[in-house]
Amino acid sequence: MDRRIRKSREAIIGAFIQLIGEKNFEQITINEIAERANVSRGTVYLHYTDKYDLLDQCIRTHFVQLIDSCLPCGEQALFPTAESLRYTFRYLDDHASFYAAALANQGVPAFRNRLQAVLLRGFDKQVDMSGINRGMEKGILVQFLAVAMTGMIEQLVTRATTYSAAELAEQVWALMERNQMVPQVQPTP
Amino acid sequence: MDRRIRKSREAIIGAFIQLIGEKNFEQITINEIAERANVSRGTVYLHYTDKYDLLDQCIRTHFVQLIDSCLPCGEQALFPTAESLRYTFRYLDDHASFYAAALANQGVPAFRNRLQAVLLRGFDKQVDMSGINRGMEKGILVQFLAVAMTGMIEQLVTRATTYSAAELAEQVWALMERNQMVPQVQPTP
DNA sequence: CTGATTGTGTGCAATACTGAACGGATTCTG
DNA sequence: CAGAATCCGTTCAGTATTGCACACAATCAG
Repeated sequence: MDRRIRKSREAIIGAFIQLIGEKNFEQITINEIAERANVSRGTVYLHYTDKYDLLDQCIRTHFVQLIDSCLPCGEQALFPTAESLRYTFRYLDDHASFYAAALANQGVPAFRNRLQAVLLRGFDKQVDMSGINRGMEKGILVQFLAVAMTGMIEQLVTRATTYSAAELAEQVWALMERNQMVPQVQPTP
Repeated sequence: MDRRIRKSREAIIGAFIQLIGEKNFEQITINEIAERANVSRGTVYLHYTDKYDLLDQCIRTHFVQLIDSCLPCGEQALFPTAESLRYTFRYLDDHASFYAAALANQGVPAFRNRLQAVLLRGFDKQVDMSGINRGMEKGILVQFLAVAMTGMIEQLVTRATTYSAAELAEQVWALMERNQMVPQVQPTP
């Protein structure tokens, strides 16, 4: 891709994320975004039809990154590991400014639901791949986990917890094991 | 000026100053500069004939800034004040990375001399404006001060002293008074 | 209400940037 | 030494960006 396109998009997205962290999405203007990105206003319209499109693409990009962060081990592992979970939480920690702003009360409407939906699809696929229901109603289990995980993420990115990303990852990993979402450790007889 | 030109120049200068701080000027390549600036190699040649021109323009810009920093009080003051001197040292402190790199042993050849020359011209003008020689050979006094000030600047920007920019400014101001380079304070009789 | 201000989305010609190519110089590397 | 690799400085056609213009909508202050 042309270097100019990359630079412009990065600048625009960066400015947008900054602004999201500073004020309500509705009162962000294209002028502000262009100014902050040090880019002509026309350039913004060249890449995005309006600020809703910009928001949408921004969210999509982050969700792709998030999903990607769940299996970074060269595709060799089909299931998350303690290691990959640490990596995911590390990613969330690094991008906390965006996720926190989007999740905030007056942040991006329905963002929490979209995040939850992404997590739900992830868990759903995971259960399908494992093949075993293990005595639980699948829909309930998956819903349960998606909601819980969304909450954990919110705690992390809004700095509402004193636990570090690594500590949180460790705790959540234990919960995943307890809920039989990952290959079980054999209890020593 | 076209926004693209501003952005490109800033990126190139920024990359160049970074590199100056990392390695010998001679072994810096145009490729590196372009890469670091996230700019096409051709763009560098669009603004600078070669790296020597880039260096030259970079030095010129900094010297203009430096001179500018000496009288920031809206041109109302003809002579430096304790306040303006603090401002100047603050400026040097903020741009220490460049000045230190340029002054370094294997930094920019003859940079120290050019800096000294700038300071010399400044002091010379200052003595002329004051109109009074006060019993000193002007050339000697000015030379003396320019050399001394260059040394002070080097101390500051290379972090060779534990004194802060403000402390240094205060001390140097006292020396300026002692050498009758500024309007004298009346000794209380 | 009215005029002023600010934002939106679109269109346009001018232009700065890009990437690729090239020949030639210099420097590694075996 | 020979060949590979890197850098230089230039050219060029294609493209993204710019700044300005416009008409229109929304918001706001008097």
